Amino acid sequence: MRASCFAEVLGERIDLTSNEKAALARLEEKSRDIRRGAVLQRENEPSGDLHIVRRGLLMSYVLLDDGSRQILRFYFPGDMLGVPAMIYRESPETIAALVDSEVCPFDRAALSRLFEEHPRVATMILVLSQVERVALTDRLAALGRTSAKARVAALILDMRNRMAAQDKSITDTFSLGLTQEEIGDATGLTAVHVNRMLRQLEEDGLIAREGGRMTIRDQRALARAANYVDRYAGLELGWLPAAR
Amino acid sequence: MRASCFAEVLGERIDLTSNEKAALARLEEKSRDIRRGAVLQRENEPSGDLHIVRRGLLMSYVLLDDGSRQILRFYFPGDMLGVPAMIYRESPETIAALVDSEVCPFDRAALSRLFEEHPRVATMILVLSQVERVALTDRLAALGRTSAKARVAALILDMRNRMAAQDKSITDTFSLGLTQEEIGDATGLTAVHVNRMLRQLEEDGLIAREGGRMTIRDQRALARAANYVDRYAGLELGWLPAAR
DNA sequence: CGTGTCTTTGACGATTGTCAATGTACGTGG
DNA sequence: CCACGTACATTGACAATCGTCAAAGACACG
Repeated sequence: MRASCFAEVLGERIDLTSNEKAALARLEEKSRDIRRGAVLQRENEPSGDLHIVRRGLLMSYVLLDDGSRQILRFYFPGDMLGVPAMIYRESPETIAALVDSEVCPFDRAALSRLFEEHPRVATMILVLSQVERVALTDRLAALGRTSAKARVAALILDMRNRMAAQDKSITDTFSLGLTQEEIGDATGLTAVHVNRMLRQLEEDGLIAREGGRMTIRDQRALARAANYVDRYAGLELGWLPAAR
Repeated sequence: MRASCFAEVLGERIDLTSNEKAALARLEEKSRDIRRGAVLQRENEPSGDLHIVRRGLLMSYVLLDDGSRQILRFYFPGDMLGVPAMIYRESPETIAALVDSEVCPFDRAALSRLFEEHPRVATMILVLSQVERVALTDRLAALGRTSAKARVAALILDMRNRMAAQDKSITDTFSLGLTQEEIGDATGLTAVHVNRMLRQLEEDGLIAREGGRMTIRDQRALARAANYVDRYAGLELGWLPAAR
């Protein structure tokens, strides 16, 4: 088992000192298994711990008055969960596991100490929160201004790329791991229309599907259809404070 | 002129020490006027300075391949601009002034120093970035799952509340300061449909309009129509690190 | 083998977009 | 002061996208 998933994510961007690594490892001392479908944190209930994903796939979502659901974000190993909830008395969103997962809980005080003792790590946490912000604004633009087909294409590409970033064995053929209803709740569509869009993407030769697995047949065209931009490239971190 | 607009925003949440106040004032030593319609930072161009808004109203947006625009966020006095651009070599979004405005530029190194020397302020910057994140996810849910009328209602309420937070003299009658095309670009609608929705809200008795000014006639019903949640309430900041 | 979840498909309807025309306010230059 | 141009708001007719409803098929699991 790795010492710290979060440290691995940071370690891809900066060279961590052993002090920093030790501090990050303390965030992941405890760990907790969470079953597919289980809820880690529920909207409008008191905010609990923060978490780092060690294994699996989770999502955050909100429920609207009419019962419809909007999925806000998917979480992969190394991602930090519950940061928005940390600042509120009650959580603004629900976090649930899409597959059997493992998370490491820690409390706000631990994060607070990290900010005091390791300013470079603190800055990196702000940087990662901004990467997530840009991903959210990309999706905002997709929901506001692109077609259903483009939104589904963008979701497929984004999921593939985030899986591949975390598991090098992922290729153009992979298992999306989402139902069509979940794809719809993430893209602002109905499950029925998602089905139609998947079929169209298949007819256009951009993807292929069989038995729950999906193949990207024409990545270039899919990215064009999706207005896709890779937001994990092009980072500029030369200005970070010195390590401690 | 106030010493620091940003310090005022933070000061509403925590009691700042004089050291902290001095550090924040240094971010706003310089200042720059920017005219209505002028662009402060352009998408895909090298990222420049960060800014704090001292006066006026700005917005960030992205342009899509087909020429359509998605407005991501409006910025009021005391807001920090360009944080997403800071982490990239090239800016992911355009920032432009909606009215004649004044901003205070500072560079990434200044933010970096702030993180090293004032961990509590650093933590508050993360907190504010999370408030913004929650505002963005609220809008994501609005675009994905609510009707055109609800989105327009939500925009009206949000703008009013953010104006009132910054200028206590704002009442139920105020000037929105946006064209219907801008409202559409923020809500993912066309200008024509925004017009229809405004007329419907007026016919429903929720708002009144005359000569560019707008009156909220039934705030309760408007909030219900909009699924509105005030995200500046309910903050829980007892866990912040100690001040320096 | 039965049950539940998920996928697929068709028919129809509602919401929202597109196009085009007109109206209104405002500023600019003659 | 008036004519003109420009930006913005308003309205109607029509079209396209996407949602709703309903039914049937595929698949896994006990």
